[in-house]
Amino acid sequence: MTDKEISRAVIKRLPRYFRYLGELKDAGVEKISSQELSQIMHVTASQIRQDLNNFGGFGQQGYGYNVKHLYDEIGRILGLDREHNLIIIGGGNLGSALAGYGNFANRGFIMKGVFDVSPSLAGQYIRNIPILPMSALPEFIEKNNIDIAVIAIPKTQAVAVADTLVKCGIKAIWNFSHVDLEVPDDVVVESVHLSESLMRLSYNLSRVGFGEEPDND
Amino acid sequence: MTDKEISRAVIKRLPRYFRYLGELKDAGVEKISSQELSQIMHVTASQIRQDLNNFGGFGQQGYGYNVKHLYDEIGRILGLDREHNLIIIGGGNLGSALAGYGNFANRGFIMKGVFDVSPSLAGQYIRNIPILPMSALPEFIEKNNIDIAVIAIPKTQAVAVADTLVKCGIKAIWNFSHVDLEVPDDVVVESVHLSESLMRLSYNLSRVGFGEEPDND
DNA sequence: TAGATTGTTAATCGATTAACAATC
DNA sequence: TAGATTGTTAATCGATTAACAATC
Repeated sequence: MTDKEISRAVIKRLPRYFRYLGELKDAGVEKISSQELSQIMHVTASQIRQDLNNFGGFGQQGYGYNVKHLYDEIGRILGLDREHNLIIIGGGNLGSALAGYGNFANRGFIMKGVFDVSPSLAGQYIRNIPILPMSALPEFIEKNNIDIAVIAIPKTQAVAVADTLVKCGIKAIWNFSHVDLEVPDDVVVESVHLSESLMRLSYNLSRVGFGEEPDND
Repeated sequence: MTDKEISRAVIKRLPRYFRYLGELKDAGVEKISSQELSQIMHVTASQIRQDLNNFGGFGQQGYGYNVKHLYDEIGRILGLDREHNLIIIGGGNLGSALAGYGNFANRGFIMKGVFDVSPSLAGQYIRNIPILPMSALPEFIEKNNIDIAVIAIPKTQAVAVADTLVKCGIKAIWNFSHVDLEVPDDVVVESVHLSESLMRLSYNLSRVGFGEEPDND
């Protein structure tokens, strides 16, 4: 099955559906209509039905959607039905925070190793995760079946490291450095630009109270 | 001046313009045309001109844009022409990482204090930033002219803490917990949902190589 | 069956791109 | 002045919402 082109806007919303459905499931809710879900999530019922129908008919007329089933389906669509092995480049504050964050492991994202340019860190551990020297990178990626590399180093080094990662066969980069990485077509990059997020907050803060609802997200 | 309604899409792009203009400025570039900038940033020149014109005519026909001037103007629009005082709720891995991250201070975002429910942390410091007990929150916000509160605690506590923050007069929340906070109209929330970002990466990773360029960002 | 709610088509709205007159 | 490039209007494209026939 070659999926029809799914719009970026829809994909952006999928994880949020997944989160709400997970909460409903945990709360013991068995079925939900697009109307009910729309009220909880503050979106239109029409959008929910349109979004879900990109991937197939998960609902049933006159009934609604089975929460557990829909949750599982969206999880599958998001690739959460299998485990991903990750490495983190950068053993600083942010790298350590990401390495130690348990929620990722719950969803099948397994942190396998942290790599740092500083030799002084090598040999240490962050919550059972070994810190290794950059020289060990290529072999480690191959041996541990690494899917995703997290870049948590300053932008000055990020571009060169991304090139190295691509050469090592990495197909997905979760980028926390303040630079837009240029990679081949078959490599995926998802960037988290924290300072840009903070600037948007600053913008909205300075505008609020002038009759412009800031459209929180 | 009551600014005309600026679309959310435009605001989202502003920090990225700011980043590129900062780099051009640091590289000593004096002027740039929308055409040149469009090639560097991989967007259309038309979009750049449309976006900038939401805020006024920053360019000059036949010449282009003065880099330094445009950088300053966008900085002003984003509210970066003044300092913001921040507190962080949560002294865990992520809270500590954000507290210790120097780049925010460079842009005028000053971390004033970290608050944690665990009394054992109180009295300690993260890079000169004191860790304080939650009981000290209301007075600290008032005395230190706090603008922005960062929520870096699990979602189970986040909702209650957000309510407390609002009661203390906080007008901007940078939310890292996995929950959508409901706040009054005059309070701004910017959420960084890390696990949703990672799920999008996972989605794109599982789709790549099927002829669908993953539209990196 | 009657009522409810989906899946899906059509209408609307908004955002992006193209085009070009204004002007430096 | 001639050339370049903006500011801005008009055209296109895509995404959201509304409507309703299909169907459980």
